[in-house]
Amino acid sequence: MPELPEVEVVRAGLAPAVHDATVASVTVFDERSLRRHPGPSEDFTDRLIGRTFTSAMRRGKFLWLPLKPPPSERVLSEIQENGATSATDVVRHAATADQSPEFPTEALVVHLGMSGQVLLRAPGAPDDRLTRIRIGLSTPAHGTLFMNFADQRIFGSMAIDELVPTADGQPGGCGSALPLVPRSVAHIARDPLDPAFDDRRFFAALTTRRTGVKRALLDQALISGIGNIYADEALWAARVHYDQQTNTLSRARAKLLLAEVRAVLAKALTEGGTSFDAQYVNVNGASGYFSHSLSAYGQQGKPCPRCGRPIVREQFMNRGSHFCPHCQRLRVVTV
DNA sequence: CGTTGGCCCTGATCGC
DNA sequence: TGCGATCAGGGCCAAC
Repeated sequence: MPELPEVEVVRAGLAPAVHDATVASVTVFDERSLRRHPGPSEDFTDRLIGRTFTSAMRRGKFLWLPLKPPPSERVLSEIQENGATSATDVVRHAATADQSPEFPTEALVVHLGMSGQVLLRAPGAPDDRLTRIRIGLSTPAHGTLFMNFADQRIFGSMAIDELVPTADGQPGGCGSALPLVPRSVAHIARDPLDPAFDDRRFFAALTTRRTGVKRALLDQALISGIGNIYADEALWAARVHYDQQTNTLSRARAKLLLAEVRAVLAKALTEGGTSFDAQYVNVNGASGYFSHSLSAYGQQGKPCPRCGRPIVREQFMNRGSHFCPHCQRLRVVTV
């Protein structure tokens, strides 16, 4: 259930380790984790070996590591003349010989899905359970590291994808000023913590749409980064029923809801992300969650922290919706 | 075209 | 002790 705060914790933990790190090895244990990769696992491996990451970026729940352009033909022939003993050698050589300031053109795209984890491990560390892909890194800051992608339910994935310019010219996401985004992430809206998030456009969409507000909050093409947990939390904080039609929300209520979305995400972010049943583990492998401070999600039967009446759980959109029937009433409005 | 329902996927947990 | 049933839900796509 990693949502924006959890993915951001992973991104922030990954960033210093992957900066200028070169891929020395790739092991794919389960090809299903490459479902979103356009090609066989050999293609994934071949395109990654010897490449160097520049940074770690995130938009909503999507994470990506831009790749420096591969060495030019000229550099490759130089290497052939001088000899190289490893892929790391090749890229080291390329970095010094090929001073091209080119933008990255592709990236390793990571989505954690329901249960994905990215774990950084030193050589010789015990295997992480359910590791589907292991990427060996040669890093300037930490020497050799392994980046393990573990995923129980295999809803998550890794893929290499082309980077395309952002529509608004703003940075593609959090973590770098690079105004690029993977093609497969381009349709994902900016998240509400992104400085380039367009509030007015969001409000306008709410008045246009004919759907329930929780469905809208979970629509990553409208606003990204929110999952089932923080949707329930933000709706509880704003006292809005999950199935309230978006076009019946007053502008003031919509503004309050967006503010509560931001507050809930920011709070979780400062506490290191929320995690349940050890499904979510941060980049170092430590579980970081603060489920005790959840007001609605998973609190069915417990008293509403605001009014004391029991929180109720209902099925909605094939997931659980937790809310206070007293504080969050469905308002039927004639428009 | 906007909206909606269904499907993917497996380990942990629970009850008998 | 063993085993089957149940549960978790993000993202995508077909269908309406």
